[in-house]
Amino acid sequence: MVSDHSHASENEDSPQEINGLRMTRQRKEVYRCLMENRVHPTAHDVFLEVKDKLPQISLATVYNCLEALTQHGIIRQVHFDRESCRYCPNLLDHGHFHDQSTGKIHDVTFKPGVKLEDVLDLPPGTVVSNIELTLRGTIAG
Amino acid sequence: MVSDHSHASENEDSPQEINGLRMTRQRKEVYRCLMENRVHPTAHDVFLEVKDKLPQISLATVYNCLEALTQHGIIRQVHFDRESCRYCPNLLDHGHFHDQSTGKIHDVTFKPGVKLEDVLDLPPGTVVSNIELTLRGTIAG
DNA sequence: ATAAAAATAAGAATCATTCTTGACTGTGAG
DNA sequence: CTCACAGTCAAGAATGATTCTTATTTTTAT
Repeated sequence: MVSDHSHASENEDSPQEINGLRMTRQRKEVYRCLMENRVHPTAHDVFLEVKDKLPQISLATVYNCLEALTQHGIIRQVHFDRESCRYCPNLLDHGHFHDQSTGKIHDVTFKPGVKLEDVLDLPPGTVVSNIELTLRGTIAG
Repeated sequence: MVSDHSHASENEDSPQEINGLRMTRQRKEVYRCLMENRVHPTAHDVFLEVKDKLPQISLATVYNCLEALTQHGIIRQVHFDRESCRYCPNLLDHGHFHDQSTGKIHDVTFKPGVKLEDVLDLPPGTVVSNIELTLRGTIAG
């Protein structure tokens, strides 16, 4: 076992805080799950995976962690109709494409130089704080 | 009372069928509600309004009607996060802007000549069957 | 008119998500 | 070091939109 005499963290290689949010063990694992797999999991998916590391974590805690991470701008929710929310750690401007033959969800970026608001006819004075773009279809193989 | 000797409909001025969907009294009222108000109501909103005309209609029937109309390409669902679905009879390509100060939802069209798929970086072979674009924000007064 | 098919009403069931409550953990003051 | 406080967490109950089930009613075809 490692020594336990330090007043600092148990593990110096992960940050204690991100965007002002204390990174507890649970939040770290939830965030790591999103960062490492990049499969846009649902809360339940995350729950199943994180349980390997933290066997007694509860689904409610996973929801709390995802909510906290979202509120602090660390991750984003992704919605397809009214299916379970999915979560995405990619903070760049992008949309999501759901391939209905594989079930996979892919990030979709804009062509270079394109800003979505440039191609939309918005009333003057409109201030857009949030954009969500979701596509469905298939990829011909 | 009117005569009842006709084999045809009780009222000739509305179509009996749209896109192969039989337009029953309930479906007609639900559709009319969407067409006349254009406020992107939820199923419950529609229910409350249609009850004035058909007092004994049930919420489940409103859901059934909305589902049937959607399946037959007569109306579309609109989603904001995981809030209640809203419904829209505008079939042209467009997105939706939710004005957070008024709560109103506005249709958003593309600038002339722009097709959303043209400005996206999609993998070759991608066939998009459905696009949903939802924005949130405010309109400066 | 009759039988078969489609649509409806009413309420129960489902399922993702949120809420509630009590226990736990880490931190700073003394 | 010990205490008290704030922030977290676990577990299960509660919520709310939507879907399902079943029996009844309406429409269509025979």
